[in-house]
Amino acid sequence: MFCCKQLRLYRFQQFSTFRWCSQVFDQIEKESRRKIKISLFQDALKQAEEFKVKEEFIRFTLCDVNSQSQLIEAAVPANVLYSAIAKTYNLEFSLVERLYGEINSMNNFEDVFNAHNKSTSIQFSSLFQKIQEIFELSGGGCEEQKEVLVKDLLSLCSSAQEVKYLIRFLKKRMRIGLSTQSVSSLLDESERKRLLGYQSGSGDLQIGIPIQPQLAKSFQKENKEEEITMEKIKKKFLNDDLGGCYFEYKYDGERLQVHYTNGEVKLFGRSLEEKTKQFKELSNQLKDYFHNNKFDDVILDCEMICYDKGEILPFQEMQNKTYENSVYLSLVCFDILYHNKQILLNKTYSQRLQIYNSILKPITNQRQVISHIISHRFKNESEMDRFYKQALIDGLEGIMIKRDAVYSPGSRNDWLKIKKEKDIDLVVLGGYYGQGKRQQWLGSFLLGIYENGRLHPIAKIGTGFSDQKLEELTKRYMSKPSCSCPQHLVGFKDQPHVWFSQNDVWEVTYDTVSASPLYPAQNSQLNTGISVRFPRFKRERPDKTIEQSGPIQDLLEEYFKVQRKEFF
DNA sequence: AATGTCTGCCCC
DNA sequence: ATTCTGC
DNA sequence: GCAGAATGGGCAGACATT
Repeated sequence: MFCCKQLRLYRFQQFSTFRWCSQVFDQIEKESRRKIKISLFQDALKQAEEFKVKEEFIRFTLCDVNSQSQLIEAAVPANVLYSAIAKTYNLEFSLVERLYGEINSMNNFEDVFNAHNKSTSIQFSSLFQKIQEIFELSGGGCEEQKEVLVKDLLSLCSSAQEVKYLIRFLKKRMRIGLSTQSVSSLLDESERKRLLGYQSGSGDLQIGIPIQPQLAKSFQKENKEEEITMEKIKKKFLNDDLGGCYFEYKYDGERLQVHYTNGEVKLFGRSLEEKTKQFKELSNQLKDYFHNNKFDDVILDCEMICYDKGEILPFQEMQNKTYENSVYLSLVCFDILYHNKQILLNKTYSQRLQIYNSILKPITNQRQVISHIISHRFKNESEMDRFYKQALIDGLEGIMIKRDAVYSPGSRNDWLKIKKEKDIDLVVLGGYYGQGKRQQWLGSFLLGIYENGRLHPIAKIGTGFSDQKLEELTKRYMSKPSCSCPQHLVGFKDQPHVWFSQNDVWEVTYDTVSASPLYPAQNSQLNTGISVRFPRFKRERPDKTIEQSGPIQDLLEEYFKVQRKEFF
């Protein structure tokens, strides 16, 4: 008996410390096989449960404190974190900043840390409690207080490894190759609701708790000249089985999941955040609508758009109007997950379509609080092709093609989105150090465009590179002498870490042109700068000179066309 | 009170 | 949002 | 195909600074 008690006590000390937690993370991070990662986490979860820190352990893994009061800024601001690190270990702020608080990349951090070595590690539960205290701070002067508390936390760490994972937590990037999907798969439905805030959709359904929205994958062109043809779509996505598919317009708004029961409405965003209060006016209008139309209970999947005088506003303008005046906000419903006490997730799309069509009016160019999207059953390829071209003429983002399948929360497999992509040649001006797996490379670049004899910043770019390409580009530009900031860009707000002395031309793909408060490229016709939405690297263009970039007139013209509602 | 800077399971 | 990567 | 982890523009809101 006595032995048993001793053993339990011993295990308690071993398992509930922060040292235990950081060792688990280290093990999971080093393991590349996802199955093994998950089983390692599962074992740790059992231990955490035994020592009553399961919830804290999960929240720590997902970098989520869930401090009930939704009002607070969740993260410790980067500069507060860096300052706390610098002061605790007597390092230069600029060094910490330069390495983005990644102690992995600090030379000899072990040596630096040795002075702080401790034999005993803090209990995981008390560490988590201290973290919560930090996250509950808000209001004037809270950043100073946060810094003090972060310094305390750092000094409580007993090993460099603990420091590493504490910093990652505070930066909200644990990056051990295991995140919400894997954690979710190990939880039961009630834990999922409580800890992750959503339900899986399997089994019972509770109205008022969001379901992961189904997503779409995008059709990607293989080269610039390639035309998007329905033939190719068939080959890539639908696998010769177009017959049962539906296609519809893709509206460029904001995803909203609507829940209605017992006379109350709740709204959820794409990331499952509750939006009811944010769109209060709309919520009230919906409540009246459902009440007046004798709805009992329902869950709808919608796109929120914004009308002005019978016209749908572009995305950027919708964002501007969203908070100050929701009078024009409107929902386009494109799916139904629950109706009249019936779960509809396992019905096929054609069945769900029939239901939402029967209870809502179709979308028109007059504003209605909520209306249903017009969905077309596939007849032939040329009809779908015409529909896609018409979508662009009508100023929409593109089209969606949907298999006649059940609703699969989180899946991207059954819906395909087709949008118009554009390409432009831009000039690389400088680079920014990367983070995480890119910490030894440049992780993104500043791009410019030639205008009036000078290069003006117009966008940053950080995706579209293979690892190999990024390494090659980093070596190339870092091995050349960097230059100082060009005279005319001294006031630019987002200075690159390295200005390049050699400016090459890159081909960049983007979706649309946007008005920009940050990027100065413009001309006299416009009192704002412009940039591009969704920029991605396509290839280098060594055959082009900087004068051949752009031209910016093309982008401006595209912007003005959208303003004038002239599409193609 | 006005302006500047930074952040977000933000929205896309 | 887009894209790449290892499994 | 999935899940994870890099990265984009730009908005409102929260804080700090002046």
